[in-house]
Amino acid sequence: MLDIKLLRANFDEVKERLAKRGEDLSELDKFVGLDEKRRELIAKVEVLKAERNEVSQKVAEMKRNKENADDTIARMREVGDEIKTLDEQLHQVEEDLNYVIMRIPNIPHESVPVGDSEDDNVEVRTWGEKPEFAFEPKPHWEIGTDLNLLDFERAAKVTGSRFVFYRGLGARLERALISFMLDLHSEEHGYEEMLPPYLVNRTSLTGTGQLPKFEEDAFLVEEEDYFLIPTSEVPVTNYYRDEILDGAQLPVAFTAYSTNFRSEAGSAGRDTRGLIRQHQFNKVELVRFVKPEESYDELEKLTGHAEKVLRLLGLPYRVLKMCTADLGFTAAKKYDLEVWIPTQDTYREISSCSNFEDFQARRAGIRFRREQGAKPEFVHTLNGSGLAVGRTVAAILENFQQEDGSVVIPEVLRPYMGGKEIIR
RNA sequence: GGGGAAGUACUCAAGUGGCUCAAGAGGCGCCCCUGCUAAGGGCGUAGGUCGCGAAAGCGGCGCGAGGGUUCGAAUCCCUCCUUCUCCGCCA
Repeated sequence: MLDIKLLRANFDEVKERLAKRGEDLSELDKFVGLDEKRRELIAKVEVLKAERNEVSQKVAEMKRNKENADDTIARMREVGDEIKTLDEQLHQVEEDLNYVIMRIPNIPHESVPVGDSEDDNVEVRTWGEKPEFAFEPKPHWEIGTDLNLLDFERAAKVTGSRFVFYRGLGARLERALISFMLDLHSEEHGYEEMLPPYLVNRTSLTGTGQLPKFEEDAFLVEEEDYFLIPTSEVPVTNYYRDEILDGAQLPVAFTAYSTNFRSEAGSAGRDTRGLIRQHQFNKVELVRFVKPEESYDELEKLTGHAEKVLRLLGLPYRVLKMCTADLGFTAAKKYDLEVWIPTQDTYREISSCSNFEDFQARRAGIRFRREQGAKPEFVHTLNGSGLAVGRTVAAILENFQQEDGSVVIPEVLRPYMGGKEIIR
């Protein structure tokens, strides 16, 4: 959510910056009229309410003095009716205004490249050596199935498409990665580990920006009106919803493992095989609450923390700076980490690291005081995957496969795999 | 799932329709007193948000949330949420 005062004062400039995203902004034009109407109604109704407060005191006094207040009461009855009418109009206008502002995306940061599509994302750096195979490498779903690590067929029977069973060392590998990532971030990078709820309410999803625009992307438990989390960003960021933090505590950093659930509405036919696009997947997330002036340094730091995982695993990757068209609804700036997937001869997204500035904080009411008694300010929130675990498994299977069909386990994972060096 | 009880400011807490547009206490802040400490005394303490305003300031809202009744609601009514508790079920 944008600052309504900023929008009011610099409407044309904000609109121009939003236009770089290439999204439909037709709703935005309603803002000016609704905002004016709202303030007009407030001014009117507040005068009447002030009168009502004052006269009510007078009536109380008259009653105490046993005077007759019938005329005054009759007059105030009319004022009361008028207040009621105006309040109803005001509520309607505020609802309309809210509809508009909750659907306006974040303003791209000035350092974000302007672009029309994902083709305009900018490669910032690459790391690692792509593997050279003296044989025909197999896609990860074949390796996983051949080595009895993954079972897609039975998952389709038990649940449906885009689900998977992990078995044996496959399950162990997933668990090893989760532990490795959590340990790295909590012990080396200074994050506090958190294990959040996997179901959240509507207010939380609105706070982080998934609602109201993207309801069809999430799974809903209708009876309770709870949603399965699409990422632990949602519960972890909303942890401090409607709170005022002590500025001395900032930055606050959490790392959270969770299973994530996505309906993948609109991606039918894409990545239908393998671990890349499942309805249910594991992810270790990084979330930071920071002071506004530090958030862009913090974004670089956080991105580095996610990269560190790939470097320690020895997986080749690149970092992309996302262009205005590919930022997503909530981010002001975003880096994607993409890991090398040999059989697709391309890099695939394995992490997104974003600075939301105060966009989420404003929606979720997350503020801080610089010092005791200071006026509350919105924090800046950031998050990034550190990393998507299923995709990491896919990358490990493909990049470290051997001619005999076995897979070499990255050294850093071996302590988590009972000392095993190879999966065969 | 069923029955009870409760949600008031940083904390505790009084308050059953109008001098409560929230008493009191603790805590916190400032000050006084005391050589220091302890103890004591005085003053302050609703934060936040919205509107108008260049500002000073003025006004609206606020007792879990949202509605309703009323000239007037912390107080009465309805719906919902949360916590505690008893019963039932349960890993």
